[in-house]
Amino acid sequence: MDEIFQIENTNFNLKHTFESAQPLTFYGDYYEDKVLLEYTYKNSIIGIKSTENNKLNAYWILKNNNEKLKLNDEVIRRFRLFEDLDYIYKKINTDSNIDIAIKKYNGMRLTINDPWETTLVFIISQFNNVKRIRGIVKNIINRYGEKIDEKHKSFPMLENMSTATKEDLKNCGTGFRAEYIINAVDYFINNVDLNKLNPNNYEELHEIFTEIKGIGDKVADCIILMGYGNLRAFPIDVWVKRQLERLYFKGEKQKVSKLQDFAWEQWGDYRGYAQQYLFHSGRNLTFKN
DNA sequence: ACCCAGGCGGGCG
DNA sequence: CGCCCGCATGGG
Repeated sequence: MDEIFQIENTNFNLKHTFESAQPLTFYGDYYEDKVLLEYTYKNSIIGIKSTENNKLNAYWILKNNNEKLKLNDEVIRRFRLFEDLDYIYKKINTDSNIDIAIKKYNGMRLTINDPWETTLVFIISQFNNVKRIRGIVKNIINRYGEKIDEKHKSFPMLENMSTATKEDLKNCGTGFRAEYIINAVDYFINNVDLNKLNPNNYEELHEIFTEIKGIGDKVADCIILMGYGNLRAFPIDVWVKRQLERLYFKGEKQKVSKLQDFAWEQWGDYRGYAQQYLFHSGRNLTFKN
């Protein structure tokens, strides 16, 4: 708690970011109309909350002394505060539909998360819903994570999960995805070092991830976007698909491949950011949370 | 009861 | 290639 990072002069809306269901391992508590965000980084815990004058403060809830990590470096990277969101908006604000979403969810940030954490979470996400995904992830953290304090466990890294069995994972609620998880753990322990991949090479990343059984185009794109921060990934899930069809194709069904081409033409190299605004606004047409 | 969820692999034509 | 089906599970 001694070190505090004041986030100023930055377009950053904590509530929209948390509710956009993109950092699926974050915890959020509401007070008044604000959100107190809490997340683990390895064996440390970081909190972010609004101050009276509507600024944001980030601080250590618990800092593991073995980590040389600087708080501001972590927060700046995690929420992409190194780039000007208004510049991104200029790049993707190509029509009135996306303009509405940008204005409504102004300050919603994409996050950059640990590659393995992102991989595991989005393997679980397939044929599933946000609420259940969060529950299953929580079970896996409880089962395989390392204890940080009385309330918190770290997100289990590959080594923590090297002996996971199908039965164990099913008990966490993973269902048929259990064998995909086991397969991915094995693959990334023995074949590919997730932390040595080039974040800027979209094609190479997509090829590597889709080679793995249990990871297809959509999950690979989520990993590339939210695990490596590559904005050229445009994950198309049911919400984004519906939203694109509704807003740009008169509600007529389109093939995913055509929607990918459309996104590339419409939003270019920043399409990943546009995707998050479409996803969040699409979901909120139906329900909150 | 029925439908759906941040999809994917496999089988078939 | 494209298309279609089954898949575990819990909430609305």
